[in-house]
Amino acid sequence: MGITSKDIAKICGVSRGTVDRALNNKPRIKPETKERILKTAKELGYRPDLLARSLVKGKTMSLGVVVFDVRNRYFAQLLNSIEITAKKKGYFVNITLQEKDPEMEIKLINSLVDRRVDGIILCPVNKGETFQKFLQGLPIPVMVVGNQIAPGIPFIGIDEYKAAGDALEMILSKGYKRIIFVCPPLADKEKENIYSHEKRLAGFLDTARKTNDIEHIVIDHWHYPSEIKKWVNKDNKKTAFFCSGDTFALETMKLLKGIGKKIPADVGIMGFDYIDTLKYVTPALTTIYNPVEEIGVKAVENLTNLIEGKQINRRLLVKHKIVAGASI
Amino acid sequence: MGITSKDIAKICGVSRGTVDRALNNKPRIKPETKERILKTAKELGYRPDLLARSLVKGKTMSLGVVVFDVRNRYFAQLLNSIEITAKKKGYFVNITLQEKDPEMEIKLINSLVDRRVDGIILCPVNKGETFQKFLQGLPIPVMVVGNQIAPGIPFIGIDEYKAAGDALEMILSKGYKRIIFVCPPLADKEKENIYSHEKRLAGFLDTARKTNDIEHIVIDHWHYPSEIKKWVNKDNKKTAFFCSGDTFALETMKLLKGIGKKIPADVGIMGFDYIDTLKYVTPALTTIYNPVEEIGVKAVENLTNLIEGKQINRRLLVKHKIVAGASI
DNA sequence: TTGAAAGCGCTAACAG
DNA sequence: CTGTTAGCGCTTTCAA
Repeated sequence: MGITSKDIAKICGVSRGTVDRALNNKPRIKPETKERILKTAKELGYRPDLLARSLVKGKTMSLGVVVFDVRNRYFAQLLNSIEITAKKKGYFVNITLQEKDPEMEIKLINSLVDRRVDGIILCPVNKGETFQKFLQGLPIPVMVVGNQIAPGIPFIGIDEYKAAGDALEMILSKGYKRIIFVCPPLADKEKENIYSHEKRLAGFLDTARKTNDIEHIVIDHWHYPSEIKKWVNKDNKKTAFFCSGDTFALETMKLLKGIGKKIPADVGIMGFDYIDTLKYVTPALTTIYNPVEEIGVKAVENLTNLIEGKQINRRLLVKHKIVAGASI
Repeated sequence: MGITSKDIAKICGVSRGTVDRALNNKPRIKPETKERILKTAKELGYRPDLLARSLVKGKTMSLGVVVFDVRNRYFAQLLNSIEITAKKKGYFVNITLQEKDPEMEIKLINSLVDRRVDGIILCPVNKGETFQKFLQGLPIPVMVVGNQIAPGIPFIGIDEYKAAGDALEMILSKGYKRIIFVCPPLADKEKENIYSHEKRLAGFLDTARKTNDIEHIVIDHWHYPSEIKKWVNKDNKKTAFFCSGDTFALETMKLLKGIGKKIPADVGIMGFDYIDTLKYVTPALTTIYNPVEEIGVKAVENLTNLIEGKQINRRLLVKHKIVAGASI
């Protein structure tokens, strides 16, 4: 196809070893020879074949990423942050989408390994011991983001439990007497890894239970709209919906507005994640900032450290914070 | 590192050629030998090194994609569609982000070529003859999406000119007398490829000019919010803002709501693209459906056809349509 | 039906 | 300073 180092060697009348020294700034080469080689390389438009280089080096300088879906705002922001950080460190990023299909996830990871990426960043949909063993058996390091798999596997995320607790306390401080935790992903508990939502639930429940005089309800299925309507029309108790994800909060808001409810006068809504879609929504949603950019940066840093054989903290928590809107 | 075909050959007491025949379903091998080889391969957890295979085959079965930014809804949807289609055809997708930096774009394309992707899907920020020559000089095919570069380069997109004209006609049919075309990207005309916006502008202008009794204005800079305010407070002429992108329309809507205007009673707004953020916005934005999923699918199909040496239509237009909302 | 040898394009090790 | 040789893991070709 293109020009190879062999061609350059022939044209310059030197060996391929010398060409390599010139092209890769290696010592033990006469300046004039080097210059001559670089010149002809440039003239011919030589470009090294990274595939061949990787084969001999045993490193591709690329990272694999496996996420659910790029249409999800959270992942979009995460990927952007990963790309930028990886680029800075000289790594290429290979993004793949598993669409919440556990088998697909395994396939993708295997494909990435076969393509010899140096490490993988994973937002897993799989869980359990088999999957853990699978990951640990891989010949390259894996960095898990969001849904923890097992203590041994390098993980980065926020303290979901505490974040949910903080959120609830904030809601309670506004005088709400009935708090409904809207968490449809709980319905997929059996077949998916929903670690983060489970932790949020636990944080919600533990905080709710130690508070007097409040009613707390959990909605754990995907036909939540009908249930929301039921609760909101039941009586005059001051009610708030705490949604385990901004998307659910936006759906809830849309629904409540649709049936003529004023927010927050009639009913409160709180979200989780602070996705950037919120920018165009009124009233502004009160939510929890999930520092996704920081997570992306740290995920790449940790992963490259692992690749280089360094030790890292196997469970890194980054700080969340409450974003005050006008919906609670 | 891992198990290689050599190891298997040694263990099974055969040559590497035979192992290859077994592993890749090639003929001229005794069934028993084949079975024995496959069995040990499985036991040892053999996985072929795709790098090595690509090196000898001269094909990587992967596609490069270069877009502005994955946080942009339009690209997010496009990428999803590309990933899914490519996967179906057995191709891997390498997504990279250029962040509207022309030099970065060139670098990324070169990197992808060096990594020997078989073809590239490109939403270009560069333009002009030099860039065209650069693309045509690449050793692999390129499929351009959105911003056309030159007639010779394979392109796919909608008929932006006609879409803008259709939109304006629809707006006029509602009795608006002053139409303001909001197109901030025009400000970057010199340094970026904004082909699609220029075509939209042309479609807008040509349609506006052949209509009597209406006033038409173009806003072609990024400090458009202040100008929007000015126009809307000027007099009582029935005014509509036609925004060359839903994001601008959402910003405009936010701004107008912020100063107490009712939409569409006081002022009309129309967007372009039908990004999925619109789902949560009230009133629903009237806009133009840019069939991004279809574009993704066709882009991959065309590119793989080019890779396989087939002929394709070098300028493929897909159909847009007007999405009726409640903002006009 | 199988083996042996060559080669993809590059880097690394050792000799000169 | 430079050349030679070997080899990364795979596929392909030709010969047996």
